Amino acid sequence: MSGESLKKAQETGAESPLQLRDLIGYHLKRASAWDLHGANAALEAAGLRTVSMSVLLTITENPGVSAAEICRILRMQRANIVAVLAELESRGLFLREADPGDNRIQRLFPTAKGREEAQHMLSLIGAHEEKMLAGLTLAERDELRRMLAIIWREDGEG
Amino acid sequence: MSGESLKKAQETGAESPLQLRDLIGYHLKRASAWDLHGANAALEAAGLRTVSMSVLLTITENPGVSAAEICRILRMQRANIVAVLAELESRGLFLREADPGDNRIQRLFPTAKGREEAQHMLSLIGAHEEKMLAGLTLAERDELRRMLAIIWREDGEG
DNA sequence: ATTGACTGTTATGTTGCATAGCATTATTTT
DNA sequence: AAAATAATGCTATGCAACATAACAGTCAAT
Repeated sequence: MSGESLKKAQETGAESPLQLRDLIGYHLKRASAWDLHGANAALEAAGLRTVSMSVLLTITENPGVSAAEICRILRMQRANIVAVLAELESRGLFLREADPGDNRIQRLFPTAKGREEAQHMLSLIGAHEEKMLAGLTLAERDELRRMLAIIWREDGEG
Repeated sequence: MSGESLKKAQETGAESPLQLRDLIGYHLKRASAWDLHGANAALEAAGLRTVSMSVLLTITENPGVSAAEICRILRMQRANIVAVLAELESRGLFLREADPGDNRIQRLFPTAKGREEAQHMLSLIGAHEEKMLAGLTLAERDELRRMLAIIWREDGEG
């Protein structure tokens, strides 16, 4: 099996996999691209993309976060969140409030409409994921989520 | 556990996960982005990117493939492989040969240098993946690879 | 009080990914 | 055989994701 061959390769010092298909990164990219296609298609009904959904969810799950904090949480650039927030704000999905103690910071709070929209998007995405993960048991999905989290949280804080 | 809560949610018909962190797609994207960072950094020594490596490996693993076939294998657009092939060709990593029976098709064959470079890149990527996957056992890595393949091969042929 | 750091923001560039169209060659249908 | 259909390699082009540099305003630290 591929596991045995890889193990043997590593033990002998020839640690490089033999084929493209042996690379986890290859499958990660293919699976992620496939997911993003489906996710953005599912969200098309809501008129938003995955990035906007992630930002909105970060606000609803952390009322009062600042834009900079969202960027740290989602690992995105401060410059790139501006347009996303402008879009969400124009739809009335969150409100900006001045921080009482720090005039640089805008605290972001979800509106009722924002919470509704977040729930709506989650249900759309949930349906998409259900289709995408049909070949995996619920236990396997948990395992997969757990392993993926291990991978990217090894980036020096996640 | 999160698996139980998800299972219960599905059984009750409230199939949408509650949090961003529950979405497999979220972790897929984060893990893939993290991998691509590291992979491209590792390949910087070779002066190529992951996309070029995938194309080169497809050639070395399938001598005589055409560009269109590579595009189908790697799920990329014919228009976008042109620059990649031009780069690989300028480095003498493969040769184009006219197809005996079809003048539209160019058959691509790796050169000796191309095979060396492919092996070199595989060892660089292997080292990168070893670091990235340090938190997973070899059995878990096989499991992960298997599950990811299930996900993206469900796209209507892989 | 000055230095340094952080926030939100604009401007800009790069890369990946997707579409449309084209000339050439093959295949299929009539 | 002729005509319609399709595939190949390719150019041009656009959009979206992602990254850098710089800015003014505000705060913190020395």
